[in-house]
Amino acid sequence: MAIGKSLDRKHERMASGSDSAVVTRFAPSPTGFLHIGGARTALFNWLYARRMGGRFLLRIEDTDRARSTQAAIDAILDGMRWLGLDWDGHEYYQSQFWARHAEVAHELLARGHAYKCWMSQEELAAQRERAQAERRPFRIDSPWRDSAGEGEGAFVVRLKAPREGETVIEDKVQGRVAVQNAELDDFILLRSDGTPTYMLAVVVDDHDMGVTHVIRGDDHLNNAFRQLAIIKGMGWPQPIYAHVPLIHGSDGAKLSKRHGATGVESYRDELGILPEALFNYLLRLGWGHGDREEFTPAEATEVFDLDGIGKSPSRFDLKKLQNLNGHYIRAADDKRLAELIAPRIGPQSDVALLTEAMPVLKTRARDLNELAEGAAFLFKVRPLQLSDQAQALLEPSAKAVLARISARLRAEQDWTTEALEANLKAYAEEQGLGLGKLAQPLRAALTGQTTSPGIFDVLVLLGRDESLARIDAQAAEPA
RNA sequence: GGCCCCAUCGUCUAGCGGUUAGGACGCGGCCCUUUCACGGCUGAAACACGGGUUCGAUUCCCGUUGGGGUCACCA
Repeated sequence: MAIGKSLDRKHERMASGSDSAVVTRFAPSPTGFLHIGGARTALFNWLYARRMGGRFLLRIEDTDRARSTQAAIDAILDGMRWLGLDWDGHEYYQSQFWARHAEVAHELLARGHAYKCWMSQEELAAQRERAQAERRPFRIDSPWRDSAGEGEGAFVVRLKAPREGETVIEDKVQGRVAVQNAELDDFILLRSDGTPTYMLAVVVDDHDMGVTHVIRGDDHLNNAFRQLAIIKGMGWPQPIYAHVPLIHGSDGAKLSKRHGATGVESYRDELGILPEALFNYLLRLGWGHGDREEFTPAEATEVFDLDGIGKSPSRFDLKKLQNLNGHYIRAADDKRLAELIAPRIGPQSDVALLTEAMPVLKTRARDLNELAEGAAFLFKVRPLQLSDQAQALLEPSAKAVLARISARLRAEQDWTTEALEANLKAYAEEQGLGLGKLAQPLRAALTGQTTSPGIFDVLVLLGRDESLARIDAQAAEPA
């Protein structure tokens, strides 16, 4: 069956000539940072375009100039670059196409698919109230819809939505979805100040940009029917739709600020997530490919398909993201990780030392914060601040052990993990002690903590002088 | 409320009429072990409910329940 499917797809690809190649787009409105849900939408669009050898475009929907900011635009572009989602060509700005939007509205007017409406806000509100009082669904009923006359003053341009029949969308994710046209209302195309609404603008821009596949959140599914009315009115080709279920928070409601971090940049800056981990996590959230959990961008590009997208909303699970992140940290280059955590440690950090320590540090961290915490012992200054547990560990007999170890280590010529291990194991055996009896006090003295990388690694990383000094600081005075 | 969508372990998912219902995260146990991790092994854990269709339903249809989305001169 998998074979049949992939054959079908291959046919689709071959059947589509170069001028019908796939074009997808991501169209965020710059009113905040790159939302995690938006990032996934962008990811799916990017992946699909790359998979099909098509183009992925970026359009900033900045028509709400009151809420749009340059900072938000920068943050969105920044977030996308960080995730590795590169767009083809320059980014488009919706606000630059106002004239074109208005032109289309007038074309619709000329074709009789739209009309000028002079209804006041008050009249509208009254209609709405009446509908509510009679407990019937409200649908605007403008006297201007079929009037040849002209009103006075400002007017809006409304779509003359069809009232009979039904509109059907063959959605790539949702399947066949049908809505009675009677449910559609005469929504506004051009506001009374002549500016276009979102509903008009998306359709015009998508058409003009040659977008073939509209992949977006399913909160737009209802809009698709309205947009189709415009498309039909203009006689334009219909795009293929794929409405992806939204990402929910752990409580099952649409992801919002109260669920914690929703901006991509906070995963990067605050939670210490690697871009490849977020990429992989987002890909697997709502999309599956058999048993497979891990995908590099290149691998994802090979296998991504629209019918791998699930129809039900999925919940964001930070634990799983962190687990994946730990996986990618272990796989990441040591120097890169050292450079990433150096700023988190502070001015005393040392990238060369961090890089050297990274192999033993990175198996112990799920995010960059934990990685930095784990590395902190390297840069502590004497006298070390001991954690309560470390303090408790260093009781008198432990301090006496430290004193003897200090003397023994001082005589060690070969300061390597192998030699140090052989040395201390031999000592433990002589004394009839478990290695733990030596290692734990040593760890406490060396790091100020009860957990750390292997104790011989710590000794080597810290170096002979610093190690001895830290040990002596905690050792009992020689009797 | 109208309209639309959804429903497999707690979570992300595989499954596309016949399976001991698989994997991953998380959780428990064991192993490894100088601590903490990593790694390996292992255990508990799901087809929302009710009707059909069928020799046979997790799978197809209908309904119920539950969840979600959407109903602006925002996008």
